[in-house]
Amino acid sequence: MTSPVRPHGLQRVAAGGPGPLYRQVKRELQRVVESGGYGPGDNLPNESVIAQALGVSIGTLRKAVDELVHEHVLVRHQGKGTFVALHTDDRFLFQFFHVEPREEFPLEASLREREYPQVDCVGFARGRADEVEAAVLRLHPGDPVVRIDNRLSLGGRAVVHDRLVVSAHTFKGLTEQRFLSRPSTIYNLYQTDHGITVLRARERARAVSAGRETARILGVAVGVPVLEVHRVALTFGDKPVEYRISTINTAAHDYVSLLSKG
Amino acid sequence: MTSPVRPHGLQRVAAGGPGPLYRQVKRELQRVVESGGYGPGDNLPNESVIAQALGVSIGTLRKAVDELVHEHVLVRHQGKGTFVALHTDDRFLFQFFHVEPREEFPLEASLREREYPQVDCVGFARGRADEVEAAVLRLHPGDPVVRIDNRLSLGGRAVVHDRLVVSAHTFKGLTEQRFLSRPSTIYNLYQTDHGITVLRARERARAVSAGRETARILGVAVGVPVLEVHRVALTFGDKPVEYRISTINTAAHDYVSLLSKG
DNA sequence: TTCGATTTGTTCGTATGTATT
DNA sequence: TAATACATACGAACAAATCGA
Repeated sequence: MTSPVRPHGLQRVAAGGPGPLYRQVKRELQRVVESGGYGPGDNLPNESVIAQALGVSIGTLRKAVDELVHEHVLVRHQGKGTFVALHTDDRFLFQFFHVEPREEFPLEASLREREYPQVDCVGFARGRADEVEAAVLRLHPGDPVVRIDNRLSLGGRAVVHDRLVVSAHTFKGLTEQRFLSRPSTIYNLYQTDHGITVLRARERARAVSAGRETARILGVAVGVPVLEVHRVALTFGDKPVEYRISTINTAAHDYVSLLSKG
Repeated sequence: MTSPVRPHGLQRVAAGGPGPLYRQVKRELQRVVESGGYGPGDNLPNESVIAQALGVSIGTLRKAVDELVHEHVLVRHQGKGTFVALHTDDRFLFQFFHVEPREEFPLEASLREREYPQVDCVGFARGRADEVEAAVLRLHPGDPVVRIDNRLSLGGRAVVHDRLVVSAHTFKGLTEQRFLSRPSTIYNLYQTDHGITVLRARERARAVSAGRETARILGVAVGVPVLEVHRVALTFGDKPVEYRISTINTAAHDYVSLLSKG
């Protein structure tokens, strides 16, 4: 008669808590994932075990998991189990990369094969956050940051200049060597090496004239109109983890997005 | 012993159809809405009536409705009923309008109060589709179209020049008078006057130099970098219904988007 | 290859809670 | 207050996918 062990710190949810029961279950699951009880790629216990550990019915648990699957926090595979999402598949590779060659007829954009960009690191430096960077990343001015400059090429031509800024504290151990030898995408590196899962991003775009630095990196003339995209990548709780300024040569490429579902 | 009337042509779904039962239910509901059996704003029969008419359990019906709610095709209100979505609320007013004043610290974008743009129609003309317009709207070159030019102002300053192109056939009866006297948004006019519900939009953005026409309308110098956004608005089945080219003066405003959930 | 155990996916039904009219 | 309609919660039974013996 041993009382069953609660897998990885799953806490039984109270009946009279705030909001519907399935929301509490969702929060509890999210808490366990965020706190590292289960990391990216881990297989969660099966549904009946979780439901029992939390003291809810399996239907209630499923409703909570449904929402987390929708938010890409969890992934379910019939016959295999439920897993903490790993952002390595193609769907995620391009989730935050939306530059495509220009087309004569702008409709069939999503039908074409998307090209993988070639990424060349052209700068890796440690420094201290300025006012804007600190505000964006919720740091204090002067806090240590890492700044990384990348040139992205499509079809052999430089199209994008990325300037990444991250907190050196959050990304402890991030070296140029580690960065250059990453096996997959940058966001995947964040996840595997630093336990940071990027769930969403907020962007602001504007048209500007290319400055000298940009002109040099992208191989365009100074003053040419280029697209500047300021992106803040967010993890759980909308916590900002990366500030990225992308400068895009839109002479032959477009910045693409699909709007839907509020 | 009268056999119960099937509300507005709801067809009983077959048991052995393709895919899960709730998908068939979803398709059937979508069919009825698209075919006009229930128009925007209409109250559907209650869940048990629909479930019975379709010959499925109420849980299966709810799962189908869940997805349609998520896609903004239907809206549920506890205690009131389930309705065909009307795109009049604030959430939709701005769903496809993403220009905001520039901020010093780009993080807290979504927290601020969003401003309603002032829309001035500066052109309304009938014509014939060119090759690009025809390809985008899935028409034939030469088919009749309506082209509308609008100037959008924020804080009293012209910020956006919109060029809209729609099929004159799809939007039969669209006159300058009707367009100018619309009570709400343009997409709401499409819905109420022409039964067209815009569900999604596809966009491509690029930086260009302002031409004479743009410079005149936006009050900027010729050659200034401006943001050009090509948008295709889509209805059911990803059918294109509007082609819009927005030219945005990003000197003091940004084009904003939030990326997430694949 | 086959079979069985495991795990999620689907469908059903019922009871109760909550918002609206 | 009563009736109506959606929301939540529970649980059972079977289907389908996966994996290893």
